[in-house]
Amino acid sequence: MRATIADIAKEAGVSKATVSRVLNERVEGVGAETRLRVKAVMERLEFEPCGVARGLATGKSLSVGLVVPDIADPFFPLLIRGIEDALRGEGYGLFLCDSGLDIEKEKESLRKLLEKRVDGVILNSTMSDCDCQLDLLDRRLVPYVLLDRMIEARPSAAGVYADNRKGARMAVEFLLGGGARRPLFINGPAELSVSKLRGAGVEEACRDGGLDLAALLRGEGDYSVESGERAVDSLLGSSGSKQGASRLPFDAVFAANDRMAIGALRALRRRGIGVPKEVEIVGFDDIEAAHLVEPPLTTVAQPAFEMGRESALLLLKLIEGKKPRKRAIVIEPVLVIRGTTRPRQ
Amino acid sequence: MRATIADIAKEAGVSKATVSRVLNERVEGVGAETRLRVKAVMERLEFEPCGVARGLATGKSLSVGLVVPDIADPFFPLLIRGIEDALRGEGYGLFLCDSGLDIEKEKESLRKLLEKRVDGVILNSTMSDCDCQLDLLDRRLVPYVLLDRMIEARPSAAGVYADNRKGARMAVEFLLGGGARRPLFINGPAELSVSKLRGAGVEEACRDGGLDLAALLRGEGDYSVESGERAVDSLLGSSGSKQGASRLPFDAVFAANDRMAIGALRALRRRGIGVPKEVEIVGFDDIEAAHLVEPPLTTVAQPAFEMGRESALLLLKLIEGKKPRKRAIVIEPVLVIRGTTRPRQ
DNA sequence: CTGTTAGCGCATTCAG
DNA sequence: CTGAATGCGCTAACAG
Repeated sequence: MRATIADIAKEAGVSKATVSRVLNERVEGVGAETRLRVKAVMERLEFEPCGVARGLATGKSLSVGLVVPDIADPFFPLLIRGIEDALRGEGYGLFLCDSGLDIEKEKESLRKLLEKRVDGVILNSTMSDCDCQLDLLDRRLVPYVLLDRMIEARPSAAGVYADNRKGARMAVEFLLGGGARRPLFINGPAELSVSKLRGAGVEEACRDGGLDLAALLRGEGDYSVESGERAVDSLLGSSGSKQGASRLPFDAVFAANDRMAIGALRALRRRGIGVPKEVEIVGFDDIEAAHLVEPPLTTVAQPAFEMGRESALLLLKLIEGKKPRKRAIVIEPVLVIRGTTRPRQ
Repeated sequence: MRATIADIAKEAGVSKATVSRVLNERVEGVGAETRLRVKAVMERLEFEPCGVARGLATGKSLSVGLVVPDIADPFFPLLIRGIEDALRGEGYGLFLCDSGLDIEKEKESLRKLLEKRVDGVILNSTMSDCDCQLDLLDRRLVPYVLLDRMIEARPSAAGVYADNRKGARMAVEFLLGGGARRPLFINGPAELSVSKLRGAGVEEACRDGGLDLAALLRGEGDYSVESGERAVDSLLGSSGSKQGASRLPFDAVFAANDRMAIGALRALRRRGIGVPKEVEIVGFDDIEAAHLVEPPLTTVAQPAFEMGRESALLLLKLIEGKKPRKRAIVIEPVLVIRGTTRPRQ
């Protein structure tokens, strides 16, 4: 059987309390020689403290929960690495839940995390226009931080986001700066906060660029490559044939993530439409595949690792009961210019 | 404060034992009317059982640990989805650790999981030629299953693997069948079991194909796109210029994963070498990017979701103390033919 | 500096 | 069918 502090105590001829003290590295309260003896016994008996028992006694589990909509989306793994990076140093463990883009599963995941008594939760919610998920957390007074997507009904919730409005704005400004007059904007699911913010950024850029907003072409996808392809197909007709370039209803595409942008790229190339010659494309995220496609994708890079890391650091502060200076951290995206846009000047 | 079974008991006018019985859905041992009353109180007080306390009392935490080498590698997220899928139904939670390709971090992760008292571990180890990780697990008698990579010193350990030898064989046979005579094999890190098995498969296919093994070109990478690129660059000289096709030292490339295959593809195209016209390429894994590159990558597909799922199901059996029929599950890979190889017949 | 005494929230005998 | 008692492994006052 695994050794317990009782075993250690008996073997070392001290009380459990003393063992507990050396276990927790309490500087005061135990003599140097005793400490050494206890440590030796621990070593010999291969003692390994029981996190469960500690959790029950202290009321903290040293673990946090993370809920993401779809871990297969290449944007998320980097977030996770950032989170892990910040957590590892503090000795926290990470409970991972994938909600599969389903708000019911998301709530179920949160309930499970609550039962596990995680000390806090990082939530990348699949739904921005409902706060029923947060009700669960609030009711239990469990600290949480939103990641990547906000919950509109809770503007004051702690969170870490990219500046989506600005990122979208940068993308479209760049396209207009290259001469585009009829951009197509393929947004993500309308309910998501990121979609609304990116939409706002797009409109801003159009207005500033002197474009008629009513004429702005719009499509919507679900962040998959296929949905990006469909968005273009539905505009050009499903025939694979090329139309005269002058007949194209758009001369540039901005997609709300790289996968859809790549889908658009594929649909265009399938028709023999030149990218970036006839149509320029800009994506969002900067996933690995972005520089692997041909031509490599110009995109608005989100610093995913950093976002994950910041969210974990923020959560740890909340767990410790500190009031962080900023409950909302906004991270600046960066436009990465590659091959789906023409060289400027 | 959160309600405990003591609160429920008092409120319902019963004992804690009775509350515990209804909580655990014990059919016998509690009257229908009492049960209803207790349930009503639980509802009203928003009772939520404490997993930590239950864990301490029962000795099981209803959670399993997973250690992967690098969650940013697109092969792993699908494994995780499979694992989650199998676990969710059984009410288990998943502790995730990323070892960052570092065996020391891997061991540290395992220790952390042991402290958390996970009921079992799924290990995708970063090192096949050492079993020090498993010593940790064995010493504590914690059930575990290896995933994707075996540990050579423990041939009888439970595990779920793709048939790597066969997959590699299929790939090379296909290349030779297309007329290749001077294949280049870019393997992964030499220490990994998967590398050795794939190497064996490659050699088998070469032998059967009447090729001189000594003439087989070999490269080694670390599974990154860049390392695949380097492998080709070092063979062709770092100059970006094209050599005469007849001067190429190889006429086909088989890479041990898709990312390196894509790297090779890039290096080739950068030189203006035709793929698949002058050189054919086959990868391994079938990650999403495989069908996004140009031309789309022919590859040996590993059913990652299924592998993850099977590993979790196997682990659950071990946790329940059952002796599963097969402690090692081998899953068949499938050759997916796309554009980096020429049409056959 | 060290030991004693109580819990933490729940499951599990064993009685009744 | 139900309740009282005990313990899981550890921490945390409180005394010496």
